[in-house]
Amino acid sequence: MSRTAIPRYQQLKDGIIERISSGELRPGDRVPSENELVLAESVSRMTANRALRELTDEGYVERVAGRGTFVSDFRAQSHVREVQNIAEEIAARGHRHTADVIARVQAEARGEVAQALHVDAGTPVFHVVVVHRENGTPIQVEDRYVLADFAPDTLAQDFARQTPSAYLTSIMPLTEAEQVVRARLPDREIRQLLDMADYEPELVVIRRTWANGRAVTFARLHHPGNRYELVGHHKPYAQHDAARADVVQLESLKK
Amino acid sequence: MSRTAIPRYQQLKDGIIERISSGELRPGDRVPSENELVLAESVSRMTANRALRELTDEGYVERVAGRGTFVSDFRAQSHVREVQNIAEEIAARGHRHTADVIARVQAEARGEVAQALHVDAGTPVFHVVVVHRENGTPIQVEDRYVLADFAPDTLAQDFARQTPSAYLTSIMPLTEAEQVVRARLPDREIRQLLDMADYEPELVVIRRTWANGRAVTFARLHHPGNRYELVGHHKPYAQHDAARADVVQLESLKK
DNA sequence: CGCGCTAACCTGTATATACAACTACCGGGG
DNA sequence: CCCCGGTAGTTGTATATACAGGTTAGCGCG
Repeated sequence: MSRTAIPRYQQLKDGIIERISSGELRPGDRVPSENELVLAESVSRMTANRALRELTDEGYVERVAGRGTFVSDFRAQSHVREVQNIAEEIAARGHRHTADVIARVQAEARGEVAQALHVDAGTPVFHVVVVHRENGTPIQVEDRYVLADFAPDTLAQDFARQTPSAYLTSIMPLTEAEQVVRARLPDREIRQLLDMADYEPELVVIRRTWANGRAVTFARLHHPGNRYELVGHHKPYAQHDAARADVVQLESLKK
Repeated sequence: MSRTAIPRYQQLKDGIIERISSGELRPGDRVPSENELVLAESVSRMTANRALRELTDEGYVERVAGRGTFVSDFRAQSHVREVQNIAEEIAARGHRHTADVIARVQAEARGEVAQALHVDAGTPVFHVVVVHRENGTPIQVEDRYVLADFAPDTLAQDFARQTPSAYLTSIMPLTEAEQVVRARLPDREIRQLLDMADYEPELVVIRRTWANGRAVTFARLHHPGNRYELVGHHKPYAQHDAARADVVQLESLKK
Protein backbone atom coordinates (compact mmCIF):
# COMPACT_ATOMS: atom_id res chain seq x y z
CA MET A 1 0.00 0.00 0.00
CA SER A 2 2.01 2.91 -1.20
CA ARG A 3 0.34 5.86 0.34
CA THR A 4 1.35 9.26 -0.79
CA ALA A 5 3.61 11.09 1.60
CA ILE A 6 1.85 13.65 3.78
CA PRO A 7 3.00 17.09 2.70
CA ARG A 8 5.30 18.95 5.02
CA TYR A 9 2.95 21.92 5.43
CA GLN A 10 0.19 19.52 6.48
CA GLN A 11 2.49 17.98 9.08
CA LEU A 12 3.14 21.43 10.48
CA LYS A 13 -0.60 22.13 10.61
CA ASP A 14 -1.31 18.81 12.30
CA GLY A 15 1.38 19.45 14.88
CA ILE A 16 -0.01 22.84 15.79
CA ILE A 17 -3.60 21.61 15.86
CA GLU A 18 -2.47 18.82 18.15
CA ARG A 19 -0.82 21.32 20.49
CA ILE A 20 -4.01 23.36 20.55
CA SER A 21 -6.45 20.53 21.10
CA SER A 22 -4.25 18.94 23.75
CA GLY A 23 -4.43 22.19 25.70
CA GLU A 24 -0.71 22.89 25.48
CA LEU A 25 -1.56 26.04 23.51
CA ARG A 26 -4.51 27.93 24.87
CA PRO A 27 -6.60 30.67 23.26
CA GLY A 28 -4.55 33.86 23.07
CA ASP A 29 -1.24 32.03 23.32
CA ARG A 30 1.43 32.80 20.80
CA VAL A 31 2.12 30.22 18.13
CA PRO A 32 5.67 29.83 16.77
CA SER A 33 6.43 32.46 14.15
CA GLU A 34 7.29 31.53 10.60
CA ASN A 35 10.98 32.04 11.21
CA GLU A 36 10.88 29.94 14.36
CA LEU A 37 9.26 27.14 12.39
CA VAL A 38 11.95 27.51 9.74
CA LEU A 39 14.61 26.87 12.37
CA ALA A 40 12.79 24.30 14.47
CA GLU A 41 11.31 22.22 11.67
CA SER A 42 13.84 22.78 8.93
CA VAL A 43 11.38 24.02 6.36
CA SER A 44 11.43 27.07 4.13
CA ARG A 45 9.57 30.13 5.23
CA MET A 46 7.02 29.74 2.44
CA THR A 47 6.09 26.31 3.73
CA ALA A 48 5.68 27.62 7.26
CA ASN A 49 3.69 30.50 5.84
CA ARG A 50 1.32 28.17 4.03
CA ALA A 51 0.73 26.12 7.17
CA LEU A 52 -0.05 29.17 9.30
CA ARG A 53 -2.10 30.82 6.59
CA GLU A 54 -4.30 27.78 6.17
CA LEU A 55 -4.74 27.50 9.93
CA THR A 56 -5.91 31.11 9.80
CA ASP A 57 -8.44 30.35 7.07
CA GLU A 58 -9.69 27.42 9.09
CA GLY A 59 -10.15 29.54 12.17
CA TYR A 60 -7.56 27.96 14.44
CA VAL A 61 -5.30 30.97 14.73
CA GLU A 62 -5.25 34.69 14.06
CA ARG A 63 -2.33 36.59 12.64
CA VAL A 64 -1.32 40.21 13.09
CA ALA A 65 1.43 41.63 10.91
CA GLY A 66 4.20 42.87 13.12
CA ARG A 67 3.05 41.02 16.22
CA GLY A 68 2.68 37.35 15.59
CA THR A 69 0.30 34.43 15.36
CA PHE A 70 -2.08 33.60 18.21
CA VAL A 71 -4.53 30.83 19.00
CA SER A 72 -8.10 31.96 18.27
CA ASP A 73 -10.22 32.56 21.26
CA PHE A 74 -13.47 31.24 20.00
CA ARG A 75 -14.15 27.67 19.08
CA ALA A 76 -11.02 26.87 17.25
CA GLN A 77 -12.18 23.47 16.19
CA SER A 78 -15.91 23.60 15.86
CA HIS A 79 -16.32 25.57 12.69
CA VAL A 80 -14.22 23.38 10.47
CA ARG A 81 -15.84 20.12 11.13
CA GLU A 82 -18.73 21.62 13.01
CA VAL A 83 -20.90 18.93 14.52
CA GLN A 84 -18.72 16.34 12.92
CA ASN A 85 -17.44 14.76 16.05
CA ILE A 86 -19.32 15.51 19.20
CA ALA A 87 -16.86 13.60 21.38
CA GLU A 88 -14.03 15.95 20.43
CA GLU A 89 -16.27 18.94 20.94
CA ILE A 90 -17.16 17.83 24.45
CA ALA A 91 -13.56 16.97 25.26
CA ALA A 92 -12.50 20.42 24.06
CA ARG A 93 -14.80 21.92 26.66
CA GLY A 94 -13.03 19.85 29.29
CA HIS A 95 -16.08 17.70 29.88
CA ARG A 96 -16.59 13.97 29.91
CA HIS A 97 -18.13 12.26 26.91
CA THR A 98 -20.06 9.01 27.20
CA ALA A 99 -22.29 7.24 24.74
CA ASP A 100 -25.00 4.58 24.76
CA VAL A 101 -25.66 2.49 21.70
CA ILE A 102 -29.43 2.22 21.29
CA ALA A 103 -29.46 0.30 18.03
CA ARG A 104 -26.95 -1.18 15.63
CA VAL A 105 -28.56 -3.23 12.90
CA GLN A 106 -28.45 -3.98 9.22
CA ALA A 107 -31.44 -2.65 7.30
CA GLU A 108 -32.57 -1.62 3.85
CA ALA A 109 -32.62 1.96 2.63
CA ARG A 110 -36.12 3.38 2.28
CA GLY A 111 -37.72 6.69 1.48
CA GLU A 112 -35.78 9.69 2.71
CA VAL A 113 -32.69 7.62 3.43
CA ALA A 114 -32.56 6.01 -0.01
CA GLN A 115 -33.18 9.35 -1.63
CA ALA A 116 -30.51 11.13 0.38
CA LEU A 117 -27.92 8.49 -0.41
CA HIS A 118 -28.94 8.24 -4.08
CA VAL A 119 -29.55 4.51 -3.95
CA ASP A 120 -32.55 2.33 -4.77
CA ALA A 121 -34.91 1.33 -2.01
CA GLY A 122 -33.77 -1.99 -0.59
CA THR A 123 -30.04 -1.24 -0.76
CA PRO A 124 -28.35 -2.66 2.36
CA VAL A 125 -27.41 -0.05 4.93
CA PHE A 126 -26.35 -0.12 8.55
CA HIS A 127 -28.48 1.80 10.96
CA VAL A 128 -26.90 3.03 14.17
CA VAL A 129 -28.52 5.04 16.95
CA VAL A 130 -26.29 6.44 19.68
CA VAL A 131 -27.04 8.79 22.56
CA HIS A 132 -24.14 11.07 23.41
CA ARG A 133 -23.80 12.53 26.89
CA GLU A 134 -21.79 15.45 28.23
CA ASN A 135 -20.98 14.88 31.90
CA GLY A 136 -23.86 12.45 31.96
CA THR A 137 -26.45 14.79 30.43
CA PRO A 138 -27.76 13.62 27.07
CA ILE A 139 -26.94 16.17 24.42
CA GLN A 140 -27.24 14.42 21.07
CA VAL A 141 -29.10 11.51 19.54
CA GLU A 142 -27.15 10.36 16.51
CA ASP A 143 -29.38 8.52 14.08
CA ARG A 144 -27.10 7.39 11.30
CA TYR A 145 -27.30 5.32 8.14
CA VAL A 146 -24.18 4.07 6.39
CA LEU A 147 -23.97 2.34 3.02
CA ALA A 148 -23.18 -1.27 3.88
CA ASP A 149 -20.71 -1.91 1.07
CA PHE A 150 -18.73 1.14 2.00
CA ALA A 151 -18.09 0.29 5.64
CA PRO A 152 -18.74 -3.45 5.96
CA ASP A 153 -17.27 -3.69 9.45
CA THR A 154 -19.68 -1.21 10.95
CA LEU A 155 -21.61 -3.70 13.01
CA ALA A 156 -18.44 -4.95 14.70
CA GLN A 157 -17.57 -1.53 16.11
CA ASP A 158 -18.03 -0.49 19.71
CA PHE A 159 -19.63 2.90 19.25
CA ALA A 160 -19.71 3.55 22.97
CA ARG A 161 -15.95 3.94 22.75
CA GLN A 162 -15.42 5.42 19.29
CA THR A 163 -18.13 7.55 17.72
CA PRO A 164 -19.51 6.55 14.33
CA SER A 165 -18.05 9.75 12.87
CA ALA A 166 -14.60 8.92 14.15
CA TYR A 167 -14.89 5.38 12.82
CA LEU A 168 -16.03 6.50 9.38
CA THR A 169 -13.32 9.09 9.05
CA SER A 170 -10.78 6.47 10.06
CA ILE A 171 -11.63 4.14 7.21
CA MET A 172 -12.29 6.57 4.38
CA PRO A 173 -11.56 10.14 3.49
CA LEU A 174 -14.75 12.15 3.60
CA THR A 175 -14.53 14.85 1.02
CA GLU A 176 -17.70 16.85 1.29
CA ALA A 177 -20.69 17.38 3.52
CA GLU A 178 -24.06 19.04 3.32
CA GLN A 179 -26.11 19.91 6.33
CA VAL A 180 -29.57 21.20 6.94
CA VAL A 181 -30.56 22.68 10.28
CA ARG A 182 -34.14 22.55 11.48
CA ALA A 183 -36.01 23.53 14.60
CA ARG A 184 -39.04 21.42 15.46
CA LEU A 185 -40.85 19.65 18.23
CA PRO A 186 -39.31 16.23 18.83
CA ASP A 187 -41.20 12.98 18.64
CA ARG A 188 -41.67 11.09 21.87
CA GLU A 189 -38.68 8.78 21.47
CA ILE A 190 -36.24 11.61 20.94
CA ARG A 191 -37.77 13.57 23.79
CA GLN A 192 -37.31 10.65 26.12
CA LEU A 193 -33.78 9.84 25.01
CA LEU A 194 -32.71 13.46 25.47
CA ASP A 195 -34.68 13.91 28.68
CA MET A 196 -36.42 16.98 27.33
CA ALA A 197 -39.16 19.13 28.80
CA ASP A 198 -42.66 19.27 27.34
CA TYR A 199 -42.80 21.53 24.28
CA GLU A 200 -39.04 21.98 24.34
CA PRO A 201 -37.95 22.27 20.69
CA GLU A 202 -35.13 20.21 19.27
CA LEU A 203 -32.40 21.41 16.95
CA VAL A 204 -31.89 18.82 14.23
CA VAL A 205 -28.87 18.74 11.98
CA ILE A 206 -29.43 16.53 8.97
CA ARG A 207 -26.15 15.73 7.40
CA ARG A 208 -25.03 13.91 4.28
CA THR A 209 -21.40 13.14 3.74
CA TRP A 210 -19.65 12.23 0.52
CA ALA A 211 -16.54 10.25 -0.22
CA ASN A 212 -15.17 10.57 -3.72
CA GLY A 213 -18.32 12.04 -5.14
CA ARG A 214 -20.59 9.39 -3.67
CA ALA A 215 -22.94 9.99 -0.75
CA VAL A 216 -22.04 7.33 1.80
CA THR A 217 -23.69 8.29 5.06
CA PHE A 218 -26.80 10.12 6.18
CA ALA A 219 -27.39 11.20 9.74
CA ARG A 220 -29.93 13.04 11.80
CA LEU A 221 -28.36 14.65 14.85
CA HIS A 222 -31.01 15.60 17.39
CA HIS A 223 -30.17 18.14 20.11
CA PRO A 224 -32.22 19.53 22.96
CA GLY A 225 -33.02 23.16 22.16
CA ASN A 226 -32.62 24.33 25.75
CA ARG A 227 -29.15 22.93 26.18
CA TYR A 228 -27.50 23.15 22.81
CA GLU A 229 -26.51 25.70 20.23
CA LEU A 230 -24.56 25.57 17.04
CA VAL A 231 -21.66 27.96 16.61
CA GLY A 232 -19.92 28.83 13.41
CA HIS A 233 -18.04 31.69 11.92
CA HIS A 234 -16.45 32.62 8.70
CA LYS A 235 -15.10 35.44 6.65
CA PRO A 236 -17.96 36.34 4.35
CA TYR A 237 -15.89 38.49 2.10
CA ALA A 238 -12.38 38.31 0.87
CA GLN A 239 -9.98 40.49 2.78
CA HIS A 240 -9.16 42.85 0.10
CA ASP A 241 -12.09 44.07 -1.75
CA ALA A 242 -13.03 47.61 -1.47
CA ALA A 243 -14.72 47.19 -4.83
CA ARG A 244 -17.03 44.33 -4.01
CA ALA A 245 -19.25 46.31 -1.68
CA ASP A 246 -20.15 48.58 -4.58
CA VAL A 247 -21.09 45.64 -6.74
CA VAL A 248 -23.47 44.38 -4.09
CA GLN A 249 -25.14 47.73 -3.94
CA LEU A 250 -25.55 47.93 -7.68
CA GLU A 251 -27.08 44.51 -7.72
CA SER A 252 -29.68 45.41 -5.14
CA LEU A 253 -30.46 48.67 -6.90
CA LYS A 254 -31.12 46.87 -10.14
CA LYS A 255 -34.22 45.34 -8.67
CA MET B 1 -8.81 55.91 4.53
CA SER B 2 -5.80 54.60 2.67
CA ARG B 3 -6.93 51.41 1.10
CA THR B 4 -4.37 48.70 0.83
CA ALA B 5 -3.43 47.60 -2.65
CA ILE B 6 -5.29 44.49 -3.79
CA PRO B 7 -2.86 41.57 -4.02
CA ARG B 8 -2.20 40.09 -7.41
CA TYR B 9 -3.47 36.62 -6.50
CA GLN B 10 -6.75 38.18 -5.38
CA GLN B 11 -7.07 39.98 -8.68
CA LEU B 12 -6.63 36.67 -10.47
CA LYS B 13 -9.31 35.10 -8.27
CA ASP B 14 -11.71 37.97 -8.84
CA GLY B 15 -11.18 37.76 -12.59
CA ILE B 16 -11.97 34.06 -12.68
CA ILE B 17 -14.96 34.41 -10.34
CA GLU B 18 -16.24 37.15 -12.61
CA ARG B 19 -15.92 34.91 -15.66
CA ILE B 20 -17.80 32.18 -13.83
CA SER B 21 -20.60 34.30 -12.47
CA SER B 22 -21.07 36.10 -15.79
CA GLY B 23 -21.68 32.73 -17.43
CA GLU B 24 -18.64 32.94 -19.68
CA LEU B 25 -17.24 29.89 -17.88
CA ARG B 26 -19.85 27.23 -17.20
CA PRO B 27 -19.68 24.24 -14.84
CA GLY B 28 -17.31 21.66 -16.24
CA ASP B 29 -15.47 24.17 -18.39
CA ARG B 30 -11.72 24.29 -18.23
CA VAL B 31 -10.15 27.21 -16.43
CA PRO B 32 -6.77 28.55 -17.64
CA SER B 33 -3.92 26.44 -16.33
CA GLU B 34 -1.26 27.86 -14.06
CA ASN B 35 1.18 28.21 -16.91
CA GLU B 36 -1.40 29.92 -19.09
CA LEU B 37 -2.01 32.41 -16.31
CA VAL B 38 1.75 32.94 -16.02
CA LEU B 39 1.88 33.96 -19.68
CA ALA B 40 -1.41 35.81 -19.90
CA GLU B 41 -1.23 37.72 -16.64
CA SER B 42 2.53 38.04 -16.21
CA VAL B 43 2.65 36.49 -12.77
CA SER B 44 4.84 33.77 -11.35
CA ARG B 45 3.51 30.25 -11.27
CA MET B 46 3.31 30.28 -7.46
CA THR B 47 0.98 33.26 -7.59
CA ALA B 48 -1.26 31.58 -10.16
CA ASN B 49 -1.13 28.43 -8.02
CA ARG B 50 -2.28 30.30 -4.96
CA ALA B 51 -5.20 31.86 -6.81
CA LEU B 52 -6.40 28.53 -8.20
CA ARG B 53 -5.78 26.70 -4.94
CA GLU B 54 -7.87 29.17 -2.97
CA LEU B 55 -10.64 29.00 -5.55
CA THR B 56 -10.56 25.24 -5.00
CA ASP B 57 -10.86 25.65 -1.23
CA GLU B 58 -13.78 28.01 -1.73
CA GLY B 59 -15.59 25.56 -3.95
CA TYR B 60 -15.48 27.46 -7.24
CA VAL B 61 -13.27 25.05 -9.14
CA GLU B 62 -11.92 21.52 -8.95
CA ARG B 63 -8.43 20.52 -9.91
CA VAL B 64 -7.10 17.21 -11.20
CA ALA B 65 -3.37 16.71 -11.40
CA GLY B 66 -2.43 15.96 -14.98
CA ARG B 67 -5.69 17.17 -16.48
CA GLY B 68 -6.43 20.69 -15.44
CA THR B 69 -8.73 22.98 -13.49
CA PHE B 70 -12.48 22.93 -14.06
CA VAL B 71 -15.46 24.97 -12.90
CA SER B 72 -17.38 23.17 -10.14
CA ASP B 73 -20.81 22.04 -11.03
CA PHE B 74 -22.66 22.83 -7.90
CA ARG B 75 -23.55 26.23 -6.73
CA ALA B 76 -20.47 28.52 -6.44
CA GLN B 77 -22.16 31.37 -4.75
CA SER B 78 -24.28 30.20 -1.86
CA HIS B 79 -21.84 28.70 0.57
CA VAL B 80 -19.71 31.78 0.96
CA ARG B 81 -22.30 34.15 2.25
CA GLU B 82 -24.86 31.67 3.54
CA VAL B 83 -27.70 33.47 5.33
CA GLN B 84 -26.20 36.82 4.54
CA ASN B 85 -29.01 38.34 2.56
CA ILE B 86 -32.48 36.87 2.73
CA ALA B 87 -33.74 38.99 -0.16
CA GLU B 88 -31.22 37.44 -2.53
CA GLU B 89 -32.01 34.02 -1.18
CA ILE B 90 -35.70 34.45 -1.88
CA ALA B 91 -35.03 35.95 -5.28
CA ALA B 92 -32.81 32.97 -6.10
CA ARG B 93 -35.78 30.70 -5.50
CA GLY B 94 -37.75 32.74 -8.00
CA HIS B 95 -40.06 34.10 -5.32
CA ARG B 96 -41.11 37.59 -4.42
CA HIS B 97 -39.48 39.31 -1.46
CA THR B 98 -41.26 42.03 0.49
CA ALA B 99 -40.45 43.60 3.82
CA ASP B 100 -42.20 45.59 6.51
CA VAL B 101 -40.28 47.90 8.79
CA ILE B 102 -41.62 47.41 12.32
CA ALA B 103 -39.18 49.71 14.08
CA ARG B 104 -36.31 51.98 13.17
CA VAL B 105 -35.05 53.98 16.12
CA GLN B 106 -31.95 55.24 17.85
CA ALA B 107 -31.29 53.57 21.18
CA GLU B 108 -28.54 52.79 23.65
CA ALA B 109 -26.73 49.47 23.82
CA ARG B 110 -27.64 47.42 26.86
CA GLY B 111 -26.89 43.98 28.21
CA GLU B 112 -26.49 41.30 25.57
CA VAL B 113 -26.23 43.85 22.76
CA ALA B 114 -23.51 45.90 24.45
CA GLN B 115 -21.64 42.75 25.33
CA ALA B 116 -21.87 41.33 21.81
CA LEU B 117 -20.62 44.55 20.25
CA HIS B 118 -17.90 45.05 22.87
CA VAL B 119 -19.10 48.52 23.82
CA ASP B 120 -20.14 50.10 27.11
CA ALA B 121 -23.78 50.21 28.05
CA GLY B 122 -25.23 53.47 26.81
CA THR B 123 -23.33 53.55 23.53
CA PRO B 124 -25.63 54.88 20.77
CA VAL B 125 -26.90 52.21 18.42
CA PHE B 126 -29.62 52.03 15.81
CA HIS B 127 -32.26 49.38 16.32
CA VAL B 128 -34.12 48.11 13.29
CA VAL B 129 -36.82 45.45 13.17
CA VAL B 130 -37.92 44.21 9.77
CA VAL B 131 -40.28 41.39 8.81
CA HIS B 132 -39.27 39.67 5.57
CA ARG B 133 -41.87 37.86 3.49
CA GLU B 134 -41.57 35.30 0.75
CA ASN B 135 -44.56 35.53 -1.60
CA GLY B 136 -46.35 37.29 1.21
CA THR B 137 -45.67 34.67 3.90
CA PRO B 138 -43.52 35.97 6.76
CA ILE B 139 -40.30 34.01 6.92
CA GLN B 140 -37.86 36.08 8.97
CA VAL B 141 -37.95 38.72 11.66
CA GLU B 142 -34.69 40.63 11.50
CA ASP B 143 -33.93 42.28 14.83
CA ARG B 144 -30.76 44.22 14.23
CA TYR B 145 -28.52 46.60 16.13
CA VAL B 146 -25.90 48.72 14.37
CA LEU B 147 -23.24 50.87 15.98
CA ALA B 148 -24.42 54.42 15.35
CA ASP B 149 -21.04 55.91 14.56
CA PHE B 150 -20.34 53.27 12.02
CA ALA B 151 -23.40 53.75 9.87
CA PRO B 152 -24.77 57.19 10.75
CA ASP B 153 -27.25 57.26 7.87
CA THR B 154 -29.05 54.14 8.99
CA LEU B 155 -32.25 55.88 10.02
CA ALA B 156 -32.58 57.51 6.61
CA GLN B 157 -32.70 54.19 4.77
CA ASP B 158 -35.83 52.61 3.35
CA PHE B 159 -35.39 49.06 4.55
CA ALA B 160 -38.52 47.92 2.81
CA ARG B 161 -36.62 48.35 -0.45
CA GLN B 162 -33.05 47.49 0.53
CA THR B 163 -32.38 45.06 3.36
CA PRO B 164 -30.24 46.19 6.27
CA SER B 165 -27.63 43.59 5.27
CA ALA B 166 -27.42 44.96 1.77
CA TYR B 167 -27.16 48.50 3.09
CA LEU B 168 -24.40 47.62 5.54
CA THR B 169 -22.35 45.73 2.99
CA SER B 170 -22.69 48.69 0.64
CA ILE B 171 -21.06 51.14 3.03
CA MET B 172 -18.31 49.02 4.50
CA PRO B 173 -16.47 45.80 3.78
CA LEU B 174 -17.54 43.22 6.33
CA THR B 175 -14.64 41.00 7.12
CA GLU B 176 -15.86 38.38 9.53
CA ALA B 177 -19.03 36.91 10.96
CA GLU B 178 -19.97 34.63 13.79
CA GLN B 179 -23.30 32.96 14.06
CA VAL B 180 -25.06 30.90 16.65
CA VAL B 181 -28.09 28.82 15.79
CA ARG B 182 -30.71 28.04 18.40
CA ALA B 183 -34.03 26.25 18.49
CA ARG B 184 -36.55 27.56 21.00
CA LEU B 185 -40.12 28.55 21.57
CA PRO B 186 -40.71 32.10 20.35
CA ASP B 187 -42.06 34.87 22.54
CA ARG B 188 -45.48 36.19 21.69
CA GLU B 189 -44.34 39.10 19.55
CA ILE B 190 -42.24 36.93 17.29
CA ARG B 191 -44.98 34.35 17.06
CA GLN B 192 -47.45 36.98 15.94
CA LEU B 193 -45.12 38.63 13.47
CA LEU B 194 -44.31 35.29 11.86
CA ASP B 195 -47.87 34.04 12.06
CA MET B 196 -46.79 30.86 13.83
CA ALA B 197 -48.80 28.03 15.30
CA ASP B 198 -48.97 27.37 19.05
CA TYR B 199 -45.90 25.53 20.26
CA GLU B 200 -44.22 25.86 16.87
CA PRO B 201 -40.50 26.29 17.55
CA GLU B 202 -38.47 29.06 15.98
CA LEU B 203 -35.00 28.77 14.51
CA VAL B 204 -32.95 31.75 15.62
CA VAL B 205 -29.69 32.77 14.01
CA ILE B 206 -27.77 35.19 16.18
CA ARG B 207 -25.13 36.85 14.11
CA ARG B 208 -22.33 39.27 14.82
CA THR B 209 -20.44 40.86 11.98
CA TRP B 210 -17.06 42.57 12.06
CA ALA B 211 -15.54 45.26 9.92
CA ASN B 212 -11.85 45.93 10.31
CA GLY B 213 -11.59 43.88 13.46
CA ARG B 214 -14.43 45.69 15.18
CA ALA B 215 -17.85 44.21 15.84
CA VAL B 216 -20.27 46.61 14.20
CA THR B 217 -23.63 44.88 14.01
CA PHE B 218 -25.56 42.32 15.98
CA ALA B 219 -28.70 40.68 14.71
CA ARG B 220 -31.22 38.09 15.76
CA LEU B 221 -32.84 36.44 12.78
CA HIS B 222 -36.02 34.64 13.82
CA HIS B 223 -37.50 32.02 11.50
CA PRO B 224 -40.60 29.85 11.82
CA GLY B 225 -39.48 26.25 12.44
CA ASN B 226 -42.19 24.75 10.28
CA ARG B 227 -41.38 26.78 7.22
CA TYR B 228 -37.66 27.36 7.27
CA GLU B 229 -34.42 25.44 7.27
CA LEU B 230 -30.81 26.39 7.03
CA VAL B 231 -28.65 24.76 4.39
CA GLY B 232 -24.92 24.72 4.24
CA HIS B 233 -22.16 22.53 3.03
CA HIS B 234 -18.46 22.34 2.98
CA LYS B 235 -15.43 20.19 2.55
CA PRO B 236 -14.77 18.96 6.06
CA TYR B 237 -11.30 17.61 5.57
CA ALA B 238 -8.09 18.78 4.06
CA GLN B 239 -7.10 17.39 0.73
CA HIS B 240 -4.35 15.21 1.93
CA ASP B 241 -5.61 12.62 4.32
CA ALA B 242 -3.29 9.69 4.56
CA ALA B 243 -5.98 7.31 3.43
CA ARG B 244 -7.18 9.20 0.42
CA ALA B 245 -4.52 8.17 -2.04
CA ASP B 246 -5.57 4.55 -1.80
CA VAL B 247 -9.18 5.25 -2.51
CA VAL B 248 -8.37 7.44 -5.43
CA GLN B 249 -6.24 4.73 -6.87
CA LEU B 250 -9.04 2.23 -6.50
CA GLU B 251 -11.34 4.53 -8.35
CA SER B 252 -9.02 4.90 -11.28
CA LEU B 253 -8.49 1.16 -11.42
CA LYS B 254 -12.21 0.62 -11.65
CA LYS B 255 -12.34 2.59 -14.84
C1' DC C 1 -4.30 -3.87 -35.67
C1' DG C 2 -3.06 -3.33 -31.04
C1' DC C 3 0.14 -2.60 -27.53
C1' DG C 4 3.45 0.00 -25.06
C1' DC C 5 6.40 3.81 -24.75
C1' DT C 6 7.32 8.56 -24.81
C1' DA C 7 6.66 13.48 -24.96
C1' DA C 8 4.00 17.27 -23.56
C1' DC C 9 1.28 19.25 -20.25
C1' DC C 10 -0.81 19.52 -15.90
C1' DT C 11 -1.04 19.92 -10.71
C1' DG C 12 1.31 19.50 -6.02
C1' DT C 13 4.90 20.55 -3.26
C1' DA C 14 9.24 22.69 -1.60
C1' DT C 15 13.05 26.01 -1.38
C1' DA C 16 15.66 30.38 -1.49
C1' DT C 17 15.20 35.07 -1.92
C1' DA C 18 13.34 39.69 -1.85
C1' DC C 19 10.74 43.72 -0.55
C1' DA C 20 6.89 46.09 1.83
C1' DA C 21 4.34 47.20 5.83
C1' DC C 22 3.28 46.87 10.55
C1' DT C 23 4.50 46.58 15.71
C1' DA C 24 6.96 46.73 19.94
C1' DC C 25 10.79 48.25 22.28
C1' DC C 26 14.61 50.86 23.55
C1' DG C 27 17.51 54.80 23.80
C1' DG C 28 18.63 59.58 22.93
C1' DG C 29 17.45 64.36 22.63
C1' DG C 30 14.37 67.97 23.64
C1' DC D 1 9.63 63.71 31.74
C1' DC D 2 8.02 62.97 27.16
C1' DC D 3 8.41 62.47 22.33
C1' DC D 4 10.98 60.85 18.37
C1' DG D 5 13.34 57.78 15.62
C1' DG D 6 15.85 53.64 14.86
C1' DT D 7 15.89 48.68 15.02
C1' DA D 8 14.61 44.03 15.31
C1' DG D 9 11.01 40.87 14.66
C1' DT D 10 6.75 39.69 12.39
C1' DT D 11 3.38 38.95 8.68
C1' DG D 12 2.01 39.56 3.57
C1' DT D 13 3.17 39.18 -0.91
C1' DA D 14 5.78 38.01 -5.14
C1' DT D 15 9.28 35.74 -7.98
C1' DA D 16 12.32 32.14 -9.97
C1' DT D 17 13.41 27.56 -9.74
C1' DA D 18 13.14 22.64 -9.04
C1' DC D 19 11.43 17.99 -8.75
C1' DA D 20 7.67 14.47 -8.26
C1' DG D 21 3.74 12.41 -10.04
C1' DG D 22 -0.71 12.12 -12.72
C1' DT D 23 -2.94 12.30 -17.51
C1' DT D 24 -3.35 12.27 -22.32
C1' DA D 25 -2.37 11.88 -27.05
C1' DG D 26 0.29 10.18 -30.49
C1' DC D 27 3.76 7.59 -32.54
C1' DG D 28 6.34 3.52 -33.62
C1' DC D 29 7.05 -1.23 -33.36
C1' DG D 30 5.79 -5.93 -33.14
